[in-house]
Amino acid sequence: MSSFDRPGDVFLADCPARLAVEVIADKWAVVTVYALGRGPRRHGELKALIGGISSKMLTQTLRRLQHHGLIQRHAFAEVPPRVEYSLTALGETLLEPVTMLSRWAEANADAVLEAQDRMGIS
Amino acid sequence: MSSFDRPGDVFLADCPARLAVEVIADKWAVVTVYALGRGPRRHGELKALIGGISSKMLTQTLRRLQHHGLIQRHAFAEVPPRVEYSLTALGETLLEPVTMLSRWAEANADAVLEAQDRMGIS
DNA sequence: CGGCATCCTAAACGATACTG
DNA sequence: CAGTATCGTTTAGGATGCCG
Repeated sequence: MSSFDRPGDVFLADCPARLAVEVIADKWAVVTVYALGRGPRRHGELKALIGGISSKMLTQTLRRLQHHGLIQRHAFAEVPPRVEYSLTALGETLLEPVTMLSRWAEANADAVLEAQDRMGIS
Repeated sequence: MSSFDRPGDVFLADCPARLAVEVIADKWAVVTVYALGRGPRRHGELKALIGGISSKMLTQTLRRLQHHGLIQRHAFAEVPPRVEYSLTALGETLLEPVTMLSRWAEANADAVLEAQDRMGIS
């Protein structure tokens, strides 16, 4: 089914792709996947790395990503406890488009900012 | 500044790219940009095309995208009134990563669904 | 037809405190 | 350290109705 360049609908209407959109249309989910792109990270590391996210949101995001099969949780039976998160094979595939997005963001952040104060602020 | 492959931070912390993330980390914004990818569309057309979105949300999303410089609004002085929306040059550049995302979604939607009922539902 | 205004409900999110 | 639980505030978002 490669109908994604015809006037039909992909990611529009109720196709299964729409569900996957819900995965990535989440600020923290995207950054988290991106942050895990360079290897396994612990809860605290992610929190520091991402910046601005609360423990609660991070855990919630991690659970959701795990639930979607994008990341793995690995808890070590140690004292003090250590828990590491890493991308699954599926999660790795998401890394590509997300990286493209980050490149876009990097390249066009100033253009967006410029557009913003050309319009809105008044 | 192409530091996006070093352990530093892109899209992490408070870099300008983070702002651009806010643009795309919006369910309706992404689909709307995608829907406008094939050419100018009217409010009603978009509403029907996207499916599941309310008039209010659509207008709100369009305003936000316009405010970010991604789309243009063109109102014709006719009766009954006609308003068309189209991507700006900046908006067109976003189309690429968004299309990649849609391809990913298409390709991996079932994998996500599978992961979901392998875990969560119990 | 496009879209703003209003109301109202549900969900997101942050802060804090507490457990293994 | 990792995580849960609870609370309170903010925001998202649907429904309806009115105006250009």
